[in-house]
Amino acid sequence: MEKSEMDSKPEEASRQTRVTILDVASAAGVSKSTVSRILDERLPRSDNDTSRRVRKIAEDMGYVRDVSAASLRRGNTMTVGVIVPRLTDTVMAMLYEALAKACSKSGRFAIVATTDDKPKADRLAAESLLKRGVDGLILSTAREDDDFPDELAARGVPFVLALRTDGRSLSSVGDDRLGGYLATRHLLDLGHRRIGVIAGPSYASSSRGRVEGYRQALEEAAISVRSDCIVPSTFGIDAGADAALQLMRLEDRPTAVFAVNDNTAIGALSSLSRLGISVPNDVSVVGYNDIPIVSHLPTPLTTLRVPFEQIASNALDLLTSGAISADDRIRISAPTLIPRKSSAKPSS
Amino acid sequence: MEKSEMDSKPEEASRQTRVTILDVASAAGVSKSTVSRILDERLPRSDNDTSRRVRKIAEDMGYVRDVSAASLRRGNTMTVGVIVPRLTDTVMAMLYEALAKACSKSGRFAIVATTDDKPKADRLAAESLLKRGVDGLILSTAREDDDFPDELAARGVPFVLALRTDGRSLSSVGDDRLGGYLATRHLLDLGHRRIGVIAGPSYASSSRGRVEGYRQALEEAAISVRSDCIVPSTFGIDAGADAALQLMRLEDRPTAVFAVNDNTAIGALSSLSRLGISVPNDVSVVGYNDIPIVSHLPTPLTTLRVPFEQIASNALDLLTSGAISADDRIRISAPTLIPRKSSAKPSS
DNA sequence: ATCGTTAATGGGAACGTTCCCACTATCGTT
DNA sequence: AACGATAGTGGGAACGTTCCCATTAACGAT
Repeated sequence: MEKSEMDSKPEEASRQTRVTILDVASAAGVSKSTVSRILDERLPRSDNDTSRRVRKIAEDMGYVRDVSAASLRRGNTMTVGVIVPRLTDTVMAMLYEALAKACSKSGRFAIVATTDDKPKADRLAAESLLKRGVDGLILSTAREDDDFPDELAARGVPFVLALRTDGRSLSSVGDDRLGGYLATRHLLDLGHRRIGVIAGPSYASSSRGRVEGYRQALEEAAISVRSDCIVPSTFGIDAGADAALQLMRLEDRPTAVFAVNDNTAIGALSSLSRLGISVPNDVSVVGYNDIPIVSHLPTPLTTLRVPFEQIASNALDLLTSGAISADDRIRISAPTLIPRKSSAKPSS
Repeated sequence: MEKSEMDSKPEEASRQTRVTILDVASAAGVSKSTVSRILDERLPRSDNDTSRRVRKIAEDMGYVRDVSAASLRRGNTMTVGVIVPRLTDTVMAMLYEALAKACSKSGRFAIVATTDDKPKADRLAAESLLKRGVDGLILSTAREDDDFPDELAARGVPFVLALRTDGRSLSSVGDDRLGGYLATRHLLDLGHRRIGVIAGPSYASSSRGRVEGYRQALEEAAISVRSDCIVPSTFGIDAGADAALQLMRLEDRPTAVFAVNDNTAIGALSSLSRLGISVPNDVSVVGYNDIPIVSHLPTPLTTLRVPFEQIASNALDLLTSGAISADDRIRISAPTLIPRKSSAKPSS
């Protein structure tokens, strides 16, 4: 995008030269230093006579700070890079929107790059964001076996993990264990005794935590955990559909299914419907994340609502200020169970 | 985010000073000008002896161009601002991902801001992006009655409308009329004669176009257009559910429903299911956009696939190079009908 | 009246890059 | 052999801002 090409609109070719801090200074009869100080949003806002006047004049002249120049001099860009697998995954879109909102509260801007869930693509995404001069990274792509966070730490790049953690790096996550517990407990309280899990991938701390919560709830209820009731999957709809099929093929098939996320729950609903199994009459289903669509399904989905705003603001806070103490390195936000039509008492 | 705070990680406090073009120059024994030219990605890549050597040295030293400095000097940031209502709308996420991909092909970066669909929020979003120094804007928030595009044009801000157009500004859109025609024609060919439309909002050119295509197909088939079969709505799931209820309450109720987008189609499916109306046995449904989820619904949805990649690259091309001719100001990309289980012959 | 303290101001250097310009070397042409 | 054209090189200015530092003004305390 050549400047010459982009500026060569026929209409309004007048505004060739931007208004700089020097223009404001000379118009106000003060020095550029004074204007710079007055307009510096980081300093406490002074209410001098001159301050007000200069601000007014800058406003009237249509002055806007050149971020490139400011960044060059200040040494930071007030920009945070966010890496997510994909934005078409509504969960990730929700996380990003929450991060963007939290950033704007502190005068920063969140820019995003996607990895398409390819294992090594997070490195490329990080590289492109760092080239863009971001001050720090927020990653939602952490994998169990991956040492990318360590590489980043070794390079001195500030970063925080979100939604998923590696257990070591600064992280802001949901309480997946609690969520899994609440989901399972909800089904147990309804009277279910055989509960299947669509377990998600083992490389993600989120799905592992949710399954742990499931185990805990069962053990607490003195129900033995059947390993054939725990079906691994991805986070995708297809995998959820497959896993549900597998669960329904079991002898003593489950009367309820806890899916590790809403996508797999949607897949499960699809499979159950195709099998002629009614939800919730024959089988109850619980999802996770409360993405907007699930409350509008033919059978509205019982699910866990994740406090993305809180997770986002914690992530940003950790990025900026770091951990207060050793056990503050991983901040955990509690989810809420949202009971809807997809879960009910077992029919028997 | 103070630099001092972000850099004050205990680990690896060594890399205090970044490697600049001067370091590379002195290491290679050439001048900074030479290095600058050799590393300038816009110039044709020279294959001199020195070029190769300098590139190697830069690589080895871990040199990365400071974008702030480059932007300051070059006068552009190689950054494109994208404004969408929200990213949790999968359609918008798909558009953004396509734009981001197209940007990266030309060495640019797409940064996004959302409006939450509030009428005037696009101005705020644009302002925040322009403050961030974007070279141009891509808007998917155009409304019939809105004069924001004109304001931008008056200010000399380069911009292109995507997915929706105002009919005047540079735009890259799908062929909504054709899409509406194909959807309706598909239902007609199956034998349907009473076809309802969930028409979307009238302020969006996309939904208006799709309804026009619907009318055209009916007229072509010599079927009179019943105004009670055209139910306005928003783009949301709820509105689709309501509209479907309204259609099903009609005397001579439709045997098929064309929804202006997949969201409203999903809402319609939900309502129909709740009414005990079977899809496609009793009523056929066609959506629009082919968002990933709809192929995985219990009844996979017949819908129109929109070529987002093409729309994105056209938008970027228009932004960069402008229109070639007067009738090139609005570029139109054709959608494709994807027949699935939700549409079939009428039962009668 | 003098002094030290605080607050506000302006001049100039710096951030890292690109671009203009002048200069040299090389080459093919007359 | 002389010439102009072409390609590559380096020095310095410029982009717009922030920050350091020196200077001045204001003020209360001695």
